[in-house]
Amino acid sequence: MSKNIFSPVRGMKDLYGVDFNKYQYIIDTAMKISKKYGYSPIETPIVEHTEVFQRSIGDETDVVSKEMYTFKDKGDESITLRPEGTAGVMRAIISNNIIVSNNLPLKLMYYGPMFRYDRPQKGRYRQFHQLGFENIGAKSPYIDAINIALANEILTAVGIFDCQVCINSLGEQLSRENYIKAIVKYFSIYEDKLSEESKIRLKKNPLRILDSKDQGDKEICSMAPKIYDYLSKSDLKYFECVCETLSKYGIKYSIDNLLVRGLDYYSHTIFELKVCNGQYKDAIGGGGRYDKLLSLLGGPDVSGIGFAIGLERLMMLLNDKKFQPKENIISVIPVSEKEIDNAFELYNTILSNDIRAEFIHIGQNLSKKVEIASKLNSTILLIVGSDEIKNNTVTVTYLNKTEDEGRNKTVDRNNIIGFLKHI
RNA sequence: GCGAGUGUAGCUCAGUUGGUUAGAGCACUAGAUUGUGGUCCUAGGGGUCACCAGUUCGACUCUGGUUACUCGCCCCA
Repeated sequence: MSKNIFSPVRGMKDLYGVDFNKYQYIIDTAMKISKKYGYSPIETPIVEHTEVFQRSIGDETDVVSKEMYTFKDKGDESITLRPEGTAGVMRAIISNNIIVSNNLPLKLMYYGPMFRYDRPQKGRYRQFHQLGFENIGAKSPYIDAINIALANEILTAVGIFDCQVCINSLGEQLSRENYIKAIVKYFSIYEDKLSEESKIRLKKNPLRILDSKDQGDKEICSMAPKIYDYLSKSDLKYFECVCETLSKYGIKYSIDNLLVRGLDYYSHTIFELKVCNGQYKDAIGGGGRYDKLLSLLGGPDVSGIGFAIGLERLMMLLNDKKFQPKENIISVIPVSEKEIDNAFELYNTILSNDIRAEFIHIGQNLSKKVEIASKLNSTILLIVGSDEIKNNTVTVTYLNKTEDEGRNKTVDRNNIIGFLKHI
C-alpha cells in the first residue's frame, strides 16, 4: 500500500477492541491496588517545557539527546511531548505547592501516553503508555521494599506470574562518583577490546557499559569492579535492609550488580521487572530511588522512589481470548414495517431497564434481519410480529441453541423485563 | 542512527528460468419468494501486482532508487 493519510503516523497506533479491553483491565486492577497502598491518581499535561526533562532525565541520556519530540510553539517556546512520567509529576508537585515533608510520604499514581522518537519494533511504539507510581518524602529501605512489592503485586494481579525482580544499588552521589572513577579506570585498560558502542559510553555514560549485551563487553564486565566495594557503610546497610525486607515479604528477587538505569536521576535502590517466558525476555517495568530529583527541579531537597510499567509490553503478554467480549446481546426485531413502532417501544423499555440491546429494523425481510443480528454476535432475539402484538407476547429466539434445545419461546410482553433479567 | 526481511483482492497468502485476460481460501453481494442467521449449492463484484526509473519484443517476476510495514541492534518501559 502506498502512503496515505489514513494510516497512523509511524510508531503510533489506534487502541480499540481486545487491546482496549486489556488496557482498561490493567488500569482498573492497578487503581484498585493503588488505593490499598494509599496512592491517589494524578494526571499531568502531556506537554511540558523542554527544560523539565533536560534537567531531570539528564542531557546526556539517549532519551533526551535523541528521542524527544521537541517543538517550538507559536510563542517560540520549546516544548516537549513527555518521554516519561516522573519528571512531570515532580514538576506538578512543585508548581502546585503540594506539601512534601520528610516524614509525610506523598503517594501519586499516573498513567497515560508517553512519546519517544525511536525505531518502532515489537512492544515498542513512538506513542506508548506507562503506568507509574511515585512515593515522595520519606527515605527508608522499607519503603523501597514496599515499592518493589507493589510493582510485583500489580503484575501478578494482572496475570503475569513468570516475572523476575532484579535489584541493585547505585548508592549516594559520592559513592557513585567514586565507583564511576573506578570503572572508567578499569575499562580504559580494555578500551581496545570494547565494542564500538561501549567506547562511546566510556566517555558519555560509563555505567551503561555494564548493561551491554555484547559478548566481548560482557566478559570484560564480569571482572569489573563491583559497586558494593564502593558503597559507603550506610549505603550498603540500606541496600541489605531492602533485600532482607523483600525476603520477609516473600518476594523472590535477584541481585544484579550489572543493573543500571537509563535516566540520570536515580540513586540508591534501582530495580527492574523482567519477564522471561521464552518468546519474550525484556524489562516490562523498572524504577528506583531518586534523592536529588525534586531539588534538581527547584523543589525541596526530599527523596522519593517510583517505578513505571510499559503497558504495551504488558498487554502483549496477556491472552487475547480472555479479553474478547462474550455477553448475551439482545436484539429486538420487528417482522415487518408495520411492527417497527411497537418493537421500538419494547427496545426503549429494555434500555430504560439498563439492559444492553440492539434494535434491528433495517433489512428487507426477517431472514435478513436475523442475519444482521447474528453478525452483531447477538444470541437472543426478541421477535415482534402481528401475532405477538395481537396476543401481547414476544417470541424469544436463542441463536446459540438448536430447535431440539428449545430455540423458540413465547413470553408474555408484560413479563419480558423480568425474563431478560434472569438470563 | 545501523542491519535484515517483506509489500499481489477487505484479510491470509500462491504465482513455474520473464510470455495471452494475475489466482486460491476466508470475507463481501445476490439467488432466498411474504416469520428465522450460522453448514451445503449457484452466480457476482472487487487488483495501477507499494511507488518511480532502467533492462527487454514483452516485467508481478530481473536491476537501481524511493517509500511503508515487520523484526533485530542502539536505547528504553
